[in-house]
Amino acid sequence: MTRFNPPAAENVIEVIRQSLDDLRKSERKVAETVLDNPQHILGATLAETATLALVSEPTVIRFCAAIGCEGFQDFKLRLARSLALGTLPTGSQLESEDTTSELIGKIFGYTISSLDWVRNRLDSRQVSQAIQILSNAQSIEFFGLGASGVVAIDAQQKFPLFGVPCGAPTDTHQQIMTAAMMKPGDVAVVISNTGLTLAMIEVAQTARESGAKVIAITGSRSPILAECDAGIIIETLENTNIYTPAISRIAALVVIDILSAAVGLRRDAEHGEKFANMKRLLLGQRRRLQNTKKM
Amino acid sequence: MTRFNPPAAENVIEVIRQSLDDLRKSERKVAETVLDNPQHILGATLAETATLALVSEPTVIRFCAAIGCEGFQDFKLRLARSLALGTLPTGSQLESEDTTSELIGKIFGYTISSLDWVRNRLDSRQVSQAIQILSNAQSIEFFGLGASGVVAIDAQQKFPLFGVPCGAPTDTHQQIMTAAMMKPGDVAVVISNTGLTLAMIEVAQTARESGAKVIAITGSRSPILAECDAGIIIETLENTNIYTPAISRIAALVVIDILSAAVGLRRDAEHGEKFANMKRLLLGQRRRLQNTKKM
DNA sequence: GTATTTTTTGTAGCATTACTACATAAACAG
DNA sequence: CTGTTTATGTAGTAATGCTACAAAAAATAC
Repeated sequence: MTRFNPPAAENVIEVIRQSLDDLRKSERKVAETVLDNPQHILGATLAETATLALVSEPTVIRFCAAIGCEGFQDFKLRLARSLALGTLPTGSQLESEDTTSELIGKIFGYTISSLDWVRNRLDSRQVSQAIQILSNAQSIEFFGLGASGVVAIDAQQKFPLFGVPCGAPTDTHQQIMTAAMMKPGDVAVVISNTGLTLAMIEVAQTARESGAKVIAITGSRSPILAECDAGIIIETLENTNIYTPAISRIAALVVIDILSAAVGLRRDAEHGEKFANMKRLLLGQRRRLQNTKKM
Repeated sequence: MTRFNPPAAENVIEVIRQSLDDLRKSERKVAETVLDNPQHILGATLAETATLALVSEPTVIRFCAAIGCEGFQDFKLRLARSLALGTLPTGSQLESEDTTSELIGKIFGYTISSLDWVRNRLDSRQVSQAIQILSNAQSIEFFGLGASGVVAIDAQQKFPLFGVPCGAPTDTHQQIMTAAMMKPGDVAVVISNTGLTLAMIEVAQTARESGAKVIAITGSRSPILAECDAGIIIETLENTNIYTPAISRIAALVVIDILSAAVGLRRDAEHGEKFANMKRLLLGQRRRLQNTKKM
């Protein structure tokens, strides 16, 4: 049999969506039925699913095999796992009568689901490109305002650990000045969720004119990308509720974690000893503090 | 039948842990078998599970009913959902040979799992207490250094949206001065992951002596709690790998989201119109920007 | 355009599986 | 120690998921 390669990745729903074209006609009917209401399929049996998709039972089983599952049971288990993360719309609306426990559950749940959503939509090529540029940077400047400014400061605290001097000027004046003073070999990371903020677009342009490479971290395919050598788009689903926390800054922090970890791993060979050393120093200090406490 | 109330909450594993005492002897054997290796039970059948737990099949079914599941199948589905979040140890170790996609998957996965872990360990009473205090605050000051400083700045940007004037001094000098100038009715939120940092303990003491209420956000049952009126403990599991991103700051941000949302909801009645207004203004500004771009 | 092969889908039957009614064993109260 | 209640296991049943085989549809060759 010369069928396509079964994916068998973690998120079944994503897998189904991607392999939709490679499926046979009847199998696709099953796929569409599943995507239409995955929650309902979870409670359904093989026979019920077949009836719903207007196909025979073996077709459903073949569908399961085609998307890399062992059988219908295995498929349902994987589906349950996917749905555990991807059930954002249900009950994430905050109500003023909510108890604290409910609030905790909802906001954590919403954050977790949203991060999963972002993960599935993050373009690894864009990230690779950014890593490539950052790995060769002599120094890095992070730019952001408001919530994005917080992300910039966080990044500025992380990257020096991996041997790259960093800055994160906070006000627009400092930012433009810093951007203007950059040199070839430097890298500017411009963070703007909207990607529309004029001040940030100007910073990107200025840094580029100074000879620095520019990386954008933004929330959509926005104008700022035109001024950059690499762009990471963090797609988040916005909730209309005013109290719903902005997920974008948390997602951006995770992306910063990814970038810094990748750059760190790349520089490992050169700087490995330094890390280990620093780690040892940190540990030593903590132990000393603890001992002091115990006495 | 006068059995205890079936919980039927979202995370089965937590439910099992909690109802361990209410279970019959044989049922507890099943519970322990499941907790011992939940991953393995997922792939097992009812008969296999019974054999593993050294009980009969109906006992396993009764166990499922006792923890609020419809049957064994339903139980497995719920288990799959729980495990989707709680599988942190597997493969989260970063390797220098990892591709970018793998890196993205691992770090997002690790972050998501960790947030779930934190959620399950967060004490809602502590959070309620903090909300109570914050709701009555005339003004709020957030204190933190390093990564916790980033959280403080983030909080300082969120809370004013709900009608409370805020500050977040960044260096130790400013911090002590601000703390010393606080008055009764003010609230100081001291953020310190270790809870050992001397500068932060001093800030807490100073603020309290000035008559302000003090809330601590910290990573463990640490000394700083002694100086506070309320303490939120954010328990995170630390990974030894040096490149593993610090989850604590992200968890702290989510807690800030919860606090600000709760305070916002509480103040809703008074300030509701203001929010709606601000939201409208923001939207208007964005639209104008987009239109400008399109022309 | 027909015949032949290949691919796709459905039918019927089988082995397992989850579940239930009943019986036995254990724990408890008087 | 006896009667009652509770807990656990045995045996049987209905239904579920799966497989071997056959029919139908599509593709290819002539």
